[in-house]
Amino acid sequence: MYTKILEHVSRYIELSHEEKVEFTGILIEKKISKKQFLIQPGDKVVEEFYVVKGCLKAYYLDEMSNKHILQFAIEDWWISDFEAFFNDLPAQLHIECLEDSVLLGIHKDSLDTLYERIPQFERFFRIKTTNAFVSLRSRILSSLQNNSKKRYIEFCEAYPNIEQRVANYHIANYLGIKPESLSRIRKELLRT
Amino acid sequence: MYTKILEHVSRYIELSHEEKVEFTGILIEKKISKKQFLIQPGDKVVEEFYVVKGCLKAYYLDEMSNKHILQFAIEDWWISDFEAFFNDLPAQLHIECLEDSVLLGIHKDSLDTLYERIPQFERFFRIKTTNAFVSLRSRILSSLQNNSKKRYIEFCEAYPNIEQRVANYHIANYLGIKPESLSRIRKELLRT
DNA sequence: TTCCTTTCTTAACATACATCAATCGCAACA
DNA sequence: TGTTGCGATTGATGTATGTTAAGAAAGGAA
Repeated sequence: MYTKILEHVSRYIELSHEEKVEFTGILIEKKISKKQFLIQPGDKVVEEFYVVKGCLKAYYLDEMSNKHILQFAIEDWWISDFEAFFNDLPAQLHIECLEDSVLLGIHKDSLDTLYERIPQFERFFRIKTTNAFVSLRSRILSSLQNNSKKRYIEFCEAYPNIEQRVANYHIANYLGIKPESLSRIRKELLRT
Repeated sequence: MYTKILEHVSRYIELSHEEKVEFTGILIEKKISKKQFLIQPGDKVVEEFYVVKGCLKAYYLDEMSNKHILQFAIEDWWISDFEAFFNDLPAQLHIECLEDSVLLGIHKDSLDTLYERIPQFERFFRIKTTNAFVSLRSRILSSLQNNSKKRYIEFCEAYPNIEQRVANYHIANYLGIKPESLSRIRKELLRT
């Protein structure tokens, strides 16, 4: 159960056996099935989640009920409503399971204690946040720089696995275009 | 010289007098005049900068020489090519002064030492990075959700000072539209 | 001030994407 | 087996933004 997350953490910091035990001790296993919600708007967000298995999407629903996908998460990714989590605000996002999933949650309070007891984890989460920051930045750059076709190609290259696993209208959503437009783009790409 | 940055840091962590002295000891003052570049593509990025005074823009130039502004920075903001800085990569961004500016730089090595000696700074920079992350996230959300007119209004509300200080074509750039389109939007807003 | 450069605005036309509506393909299942 | 429902596709049309080009306005330098 904990093998994957320990490998994941060990990619960034070195931990003794005791520290690993302490770390895994605070993790909360969560199984959640397809179409269920992990988080809904208004929820108090006290956990962030590591994906052991499965696939989820985080999206925002605007006043017109248009869905805007901010993030997909598959194995080895982290997901939460980070804004709500970090700033103690009520959730704004829906986080929904696209496949039956197994997650490991860390409670905000446990995390604060963890930082006190094993300061290396400050570093670990700083690095994770930095990486997330960088990938958001390249997403903005891509949206400023590329048309939809290029962004779709980029998406397929960056997330080849997700592309097989989620419906096209989810991808369209993530790219900020309509499913009809994505369909036309895909058609055009087939011809070439 | 150091008053502003110490106030800034103290908003997030508490420091003793000695720690403040140690911190300010590693800061490198940098004066740079309008139209000068702080960073250019290919540069080794070993510093991040706190803006004491002035105004800068960070942008990416694509193959077609189109400029894409990722960030403005005015007083009390941090700026660098963070991707390059954090991951030891050559710079991809241009960072250019829009007004004569005074900056305080922190060298990457000094920062690592600082983390060892005053672990609170791990926390400080984690929080800063988190905030930056959240603001990028809302920028993506805004680009998925809003048309250009709404995003321009949002921009004006979020950065009323910057709006007075930088040229419209910079703002158009940041919003991902052409100056002509921004001009149309501004005209339309005047009528209402 | 006057000149010159930069920035902003306007207009005509082109293009990408959205919208709306119909249809198709396919899997779930009674 | 046929029916149902969801997602994908297609076509016709509308709208926002891009493109190109010209001129107006603003700001700086001599």
